[in-house]
This record gives sequence, C-alpha cells and structure tokens, in this order.
Amino acid sequence: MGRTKEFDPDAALRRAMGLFWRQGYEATSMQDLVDCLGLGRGSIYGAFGGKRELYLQALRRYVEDSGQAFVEHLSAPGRAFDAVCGMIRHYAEMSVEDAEFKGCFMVNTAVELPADEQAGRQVESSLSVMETALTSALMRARAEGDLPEGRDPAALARFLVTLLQGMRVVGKTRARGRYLEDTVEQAIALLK
Amino acid sequence: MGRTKEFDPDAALRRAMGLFWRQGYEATSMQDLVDCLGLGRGSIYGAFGGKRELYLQALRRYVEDSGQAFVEHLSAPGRAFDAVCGMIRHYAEMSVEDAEFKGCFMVNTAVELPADEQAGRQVESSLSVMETALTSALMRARAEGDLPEGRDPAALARFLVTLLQGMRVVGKTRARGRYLEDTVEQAIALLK
DNA sequence: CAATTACTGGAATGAATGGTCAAGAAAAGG
DNA sequence: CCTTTTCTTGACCATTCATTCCAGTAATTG
Repeated sequence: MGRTKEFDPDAALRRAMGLFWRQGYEATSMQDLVDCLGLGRGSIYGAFGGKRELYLQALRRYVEDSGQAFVEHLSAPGRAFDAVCGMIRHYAEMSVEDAEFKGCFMVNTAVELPADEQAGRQVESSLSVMETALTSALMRARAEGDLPEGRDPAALARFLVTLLQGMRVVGKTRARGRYLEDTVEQAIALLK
Repeated sequence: MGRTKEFDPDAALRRAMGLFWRQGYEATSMQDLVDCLGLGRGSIYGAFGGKRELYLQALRRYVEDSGQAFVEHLSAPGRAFDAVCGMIRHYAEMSVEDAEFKGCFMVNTAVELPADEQAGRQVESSLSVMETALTSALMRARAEGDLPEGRDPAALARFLVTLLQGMRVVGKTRARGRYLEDTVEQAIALLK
C-alpha cells in the first residue's frame, strides 16, 4: 500500500554512519546529512526519525558489524593465540592506514556522548562483545598450551579491551606510528 | 593607561577549561561560556579571541598542568617502580571517581578534533611528556633492580601511554569498574 | 582634574541550526 | 480507473549560533 521508497534505507544508513563517524555528532548538521545522503529532509525524518535517532541507528549498525567481524576473526581456524596477536596487530594497522583519522565510531561515541544513555548502552554492548570473544579465545589458547599457566583469561581479556581502546585514541594523533608499533610488541610479549 | 580588568583571566580560563572539558568543543556555545564565566561577550572576545582560541588556551593550560603533575608523580622520592604502578592505579581511581564522566580533556580533544593542527600539536606534546617521564622512571626502576633485564624502558613507556589513554576511554563508560580493575592488575603484572 | 585608554555588558547581525508541514507524485489495492 | 496510502520535495519556522559593535564606565597618566 502506498508509494514505495525510492532510496535504499540501508545504503543511506551506511552513508550517515560514515559521516557521523568522520565528523562526530555535534559537528554534523542535518544539512550535511541531506547533502551526503542525497535525500530531502522530509525523507530522512520520515525514515529515521530525527538526528539523534539516525545517529543511534548508525551506531547500532557499526556495533553489530564490527562486533561480528571481531568475533569471526577470533574464532577463525588456527591457533587462538595467533588470532589474538593478529587482532592486536590488526588494530595497529587499521589506525595507521586511517588517512582520515576517523578512529573507531564506538570510541568516538564513548568520548563525545558519555551521558547519552542509549548510546552508552551500545558502547557497553560493544565492549562486552569484545570481552567475551577475547576471553573465549584466550581460554582456547590456554587449552592449546600457548598461554602460560596461572593467567586469567577473563582478566586478560578486559585488559586487552582497554588497551585496544587506547590504540584507537593514539591512532587519531600524528605520532601514532611510534606508539602503536611498541604497543603491539609489548602487548604480545605480555601474553607469552 | 586604560581601565584595568575586573575579572581574573586565569580563573576565567580555568572555568572555561572545565566547561569545554565536560561538554566538548562543538557542544559548548558562547552563551554557555558567558553564563559559566560570568562575563559579557565582549570581555571574552577581548581577553581570549574567539571560541576556538579560548579552547586552545584552555587545552594548553590543561596539558601544562597535567603534564607537570604527571612528571612530579613519577619523579617523587621512593622507588620508581612503585611510582609507575601508582600512576597506573591513579588513572583507574581518577576514572572511577569521575562522576561527571568528563574523562581526560586531552583525550577528548584527540578524539573530537583530530584534524585541528594546533590542538593536535598540544595533544602530541602531552603524549610526549608522558612518554619521556615514563621512560626515565622505567630506566630508574631498572637501575634500582625492579625491572627485569631485557625490558626496553622506552618501548614499555609508549605501551603504557597507549594503555593509559585506553583507561580514559573505558573510564567514560558505566562498565568501567570491571575493566579498570583488571587492567591495573594485568599491567602491573606485565612490569614484573 | 582632565585626557586618554581599555574594559564592560548587552543589543544587534546575519547565517545556520534542527525540525515541521503542505502540496504534489507515485505505487498498491479495489 | 479511482481511491488510498505512502513517499518526496522544498519552502518555512522559531531558535540558536559565533561574532561584531557601541555606548557607557572606570582606572591610569600627565
């Protein structure tokens, strides 16, 4: 019933995500979104609600997508220990290759909107996914004999979650190269 | 020669710092600043320039003050190793006690304004101060026999800088307690 | 005590903000 | 085909934005 949408809401959400990710919430105006999405204001409000609702939907999408990729990486075939090390290296590579200094959308949100309850819930869910995936990977690594006895996989996982967020912050500075190289090296040394 | 200022520019800058720190750059309006500083618009523009100039001056002040405190903590009398551990614990405590979820003004800036050259320079100078102070503390710790042989103080310092930034990010979430406790514990275990 | 100089506080500015709305267009159901 | 329902477009709204400006005021200098 009724007229069908002319645009792809999924593609529009993806574009909005990129814009919010690059510019942040406050620095992005509805006019920016109109220009970027190629839609009229009315269409955006009709499809997504307001600016904040659009942001939250974009964030949700980011959290789901990146969370899935995170879990997949850590549960890939092969030794879990190598997967964990690979993840740490991957974070450094992502940051160094990030020419736009976008960083991580989730970290950006945690920093810019710490008081927003709904955004906060998504940030915490993202951290939780990382924690769980890392914990189970580290438990597997221990079973595979790659993790020294006496190490607590859950505590180590939370430590790594914190460290990865730090890499995303340092990755937004121009001095990131020096910091990230050594961070990767030292973190991996810790695990051994 | 002319009328003297009725307000204390230093105190005003401090108040502005608190406001930008709490709210971020974009989310803080000149009206907010007028209300918070208790000054007329003209006085603010006359004393500090515009909004961005005021922000940069507030940031500079933060970077200088916190940098000095950082260095002082690490060069206090006593074993350097304990000072480093104390600093890690201090970061966790600061974050947990931060009822307003302000986080670190420098981290907030790095995340919100990664493309601003002047802000970036101050962020990098802040990281550099931390790196230097940690490196020299770790060298002292090694000389005092508290750091295992074969550890590279400079690389370890850069690793710790990254980790501390991560603690500030996680510290802006409501789940910070779990993460920070384990992060402190694991980081100190790494040093031993 | 002038004259000078700089600070003060609020009015005024035009642009930009997020959000609404109505008129028209297009698709689906009957 | 006609009605119904939704979508699209762009004009429109009140509000807020950063900044400028100016008339009034106070302190210092000679």
